[in-house]
Amino acid sequence: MELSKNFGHNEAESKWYAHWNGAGYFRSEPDERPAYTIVIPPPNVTGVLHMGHALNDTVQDILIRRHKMLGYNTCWVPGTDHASIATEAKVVNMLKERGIDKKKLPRDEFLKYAWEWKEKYGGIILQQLEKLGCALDWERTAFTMDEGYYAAVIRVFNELYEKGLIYRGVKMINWDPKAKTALSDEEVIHKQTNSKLYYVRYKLDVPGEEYITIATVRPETILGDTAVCVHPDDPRYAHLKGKFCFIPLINRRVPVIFDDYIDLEFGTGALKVTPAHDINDYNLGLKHGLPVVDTLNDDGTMSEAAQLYVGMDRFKVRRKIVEDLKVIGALVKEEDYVNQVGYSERTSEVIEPRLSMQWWCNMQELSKPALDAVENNEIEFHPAKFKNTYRHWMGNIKDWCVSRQLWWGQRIPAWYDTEGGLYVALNEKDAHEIYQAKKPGLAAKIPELRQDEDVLDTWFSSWLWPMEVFDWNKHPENKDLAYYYPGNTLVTAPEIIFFWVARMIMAGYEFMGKKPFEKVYFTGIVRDKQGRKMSKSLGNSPDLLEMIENSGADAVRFSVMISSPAGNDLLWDESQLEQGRNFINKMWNALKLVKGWESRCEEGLDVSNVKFALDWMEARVTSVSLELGEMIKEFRLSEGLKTIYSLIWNDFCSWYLEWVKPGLDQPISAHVYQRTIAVYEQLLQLLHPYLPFITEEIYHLLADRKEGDDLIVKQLAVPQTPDAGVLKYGSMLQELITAVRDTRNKNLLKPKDTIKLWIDTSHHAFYEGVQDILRRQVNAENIGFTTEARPGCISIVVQTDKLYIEAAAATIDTEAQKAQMQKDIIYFKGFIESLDKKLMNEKFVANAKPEVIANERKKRADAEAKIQTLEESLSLL
RNA sequence: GGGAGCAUAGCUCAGCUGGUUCAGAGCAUCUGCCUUACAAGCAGAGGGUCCGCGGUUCGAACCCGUGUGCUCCCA
Repeated sequence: MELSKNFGHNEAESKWYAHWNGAGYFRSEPDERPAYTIVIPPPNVTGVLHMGHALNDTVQDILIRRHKMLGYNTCWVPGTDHASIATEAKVVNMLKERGIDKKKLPRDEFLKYAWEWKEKYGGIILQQLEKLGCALDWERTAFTMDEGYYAAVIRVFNELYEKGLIYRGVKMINWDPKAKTALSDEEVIHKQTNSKLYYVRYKLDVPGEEYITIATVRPETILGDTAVCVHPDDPRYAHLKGKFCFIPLINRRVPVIFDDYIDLEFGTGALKVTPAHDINDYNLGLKHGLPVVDTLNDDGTMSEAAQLYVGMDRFKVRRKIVEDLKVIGALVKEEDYVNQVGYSERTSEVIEPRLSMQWWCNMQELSKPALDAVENNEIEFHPAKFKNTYRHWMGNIKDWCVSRQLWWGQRIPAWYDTEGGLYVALNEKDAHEIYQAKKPGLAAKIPELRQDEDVLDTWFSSWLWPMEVFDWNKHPENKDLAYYYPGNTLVTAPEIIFFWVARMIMAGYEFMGKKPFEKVYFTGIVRDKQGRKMSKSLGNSPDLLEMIENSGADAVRFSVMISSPAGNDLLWDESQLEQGRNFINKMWNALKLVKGWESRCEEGLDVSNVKFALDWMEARVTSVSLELGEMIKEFRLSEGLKTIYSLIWNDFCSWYLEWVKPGLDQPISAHVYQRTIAVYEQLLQLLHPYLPFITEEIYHLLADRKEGDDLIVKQLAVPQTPDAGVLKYGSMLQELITAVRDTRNKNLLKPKDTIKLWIDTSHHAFYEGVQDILRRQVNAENIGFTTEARPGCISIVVQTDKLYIEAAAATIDTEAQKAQMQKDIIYFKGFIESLDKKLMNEKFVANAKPEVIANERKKRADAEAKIQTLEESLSLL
């Protein structure tokens, strides 16, 4: 069969993915094998997969495929997240483009559009995972708004409500005026922003013209001020005790209050207090009994309570009020000021702190077992440094605002009667029953109940993901849940450690009584080569699908994995994609070479000349298998890939294949051919989790395979202990070859110029075994042994062997050789001196471990032998 | 303001419980090669006050302190 020049990734990818899927390799059902479970962090149905997903999902796929080959029953559950606020925003936009106003739609109608959106974009995302090669069990595909899932969320709400952990109350929340919903603290991103600090004077209610000056970056909130606060120890304002001042423009009379919360250094030391629009001011207000004037509407425009600028946007008002203050002479000055401003994670809108009636979840009790579990490593964090972050957050946990003023999501299962009575239940029917039992009189007159309009925070559903994907709610005793839960490893980004990871752990202990997973592996963030986070707005994020189309999924996987040190951010660069492509090409060419030998196989040929190569290569594969196993266990996946990369490129292609390669048109021993194929298979097997497509393709091209003999399910052999002696001699052989080649280069020998090589050594047996390999690798026409110097030869020393290179074409520079040897002798003498200093130091001999001392002695002996050899060679020149 | 982490070759990073065969890898660079799979390649080479300073130790890239610079999280 004729092999194409290059690997055709597009064709191979669709072929193998369909084959694996069709053969049921992705499907998992409980059986007697140990389970290895991963639940995918469900991507939002809002968009397309990006580089972050490529990294995250490749890592999971590597773990899944590797464990498949280790005999586990692997189950990787796919799915998507309804992403309440983000999706609703997208749908609202889409409707707007179609000329439809959300406000004019009834709830049901809107949800129909949202579901349409979900079907379309959710589907696209799942296809992208397929393109990447992900070995997901598609029959288990879940969605956080599936009917069963929905019911689970409602049940959880009810249970926590009954326990008193969920309650309704008015508190300061983060308001997103664009999405018109409350957000949790975690959904607010604080960014350094260039602002202005305005100094405004308030007239004091005292005889004469006296003012107090405050500083603010949000002058529009002045209209909601209900006090001015100063520090009790501030001599500047001590005389104002019990006094009042007037809010400019509206002349509201407000008290001057005293509180040691005030920072004397900041601004003028006087703070305007706006209890409705700042959390700290709100607390001050509570303490001092101040009224609350809410000057904002839900869309960020000024409310009636503001008295001025009613209906105008808050940022327009900010500009306008500054002008107006200037006009009345109240603006003292303005200066540039850099401060932290909160933005909505989803809509990028500036957040307004606002008092609002919301539903809350008390986290105190829930957090305890979750904190302990990570603290005592019942759940392992990799890298462990994230335990600190986790501990810090869990230790200072606040109540979670779980309600959102949206439609897309699980609607809060709370119903109200006309008197404001509240009934939390699993469904409307149950709510009615409670209502009737509690207030039979009213229920008889006005039976209607009104359901809460709001939905739950998305994370209030996704925290159930590890259990609910296995149908916990409906069938808590089911076989799947018992078998797959808890999962083995959660792979996610550190960004959502609070949003999601912490809450899943809490939910796991609370509702299942068990942890949701054994380990959490936090991947880094994908950045561009300048270290900037990849984002749509910067335009520095490459199109994943286009990349897969052009370079192949394997190359993409290679590029994200090769530069991804465990737990650190990775700087992704186009050149890594190229490196991956080159590597794939290298393997393809090795395949072409090896397959080219198939027709030249002969039985019964003498293999003594290449036996060493075979033994060595097999020992290398064994040795690397062991290393790789450790690396993957420790999530050092990038290092693992580098290790196999080097094993394939250097050991296999550059050394081994050259060592066993037959001469032009020469036959090859069938035995050598078979063992070479077997070695190549093992290499493919080690690499397969990283690059599934090229490896499966080559595996099938290397030999005819029976049905069901596919690399993806081929079980890894338990590696034996490699032969250390063979490995050592392999390095020795490489060192010899490199030394002779280097000498050839330095003496300007052309690759085609042949040489004769004479060796003065005590390792005869070794040299005899590798003689033929050595001869071919350095283009020598003859290799002989000698015990004395060869006149007219270039002399070099490798370890403690002396080599003489006889080359007709070379001009021999004896002085250069002498200089090199003298340099080496000086180096080793210095080395011995430092060793002696150490060995003669009584404290060293007394304190160091015996094996360390023995090692130092050995180093000394080796160096001495080396010097002796060098000196002998030198004297012979 | 509170906390975490990082600083090793031009770039990205290894370097586990301190012991000069630990100063390493890959990429990039330079030199020579179209050698019977591969120029998307082959062969070879060069390159580093291990951020500065101080300390502990027989011995420090590794431990401690301190300074500087950077990153992230929280408020």
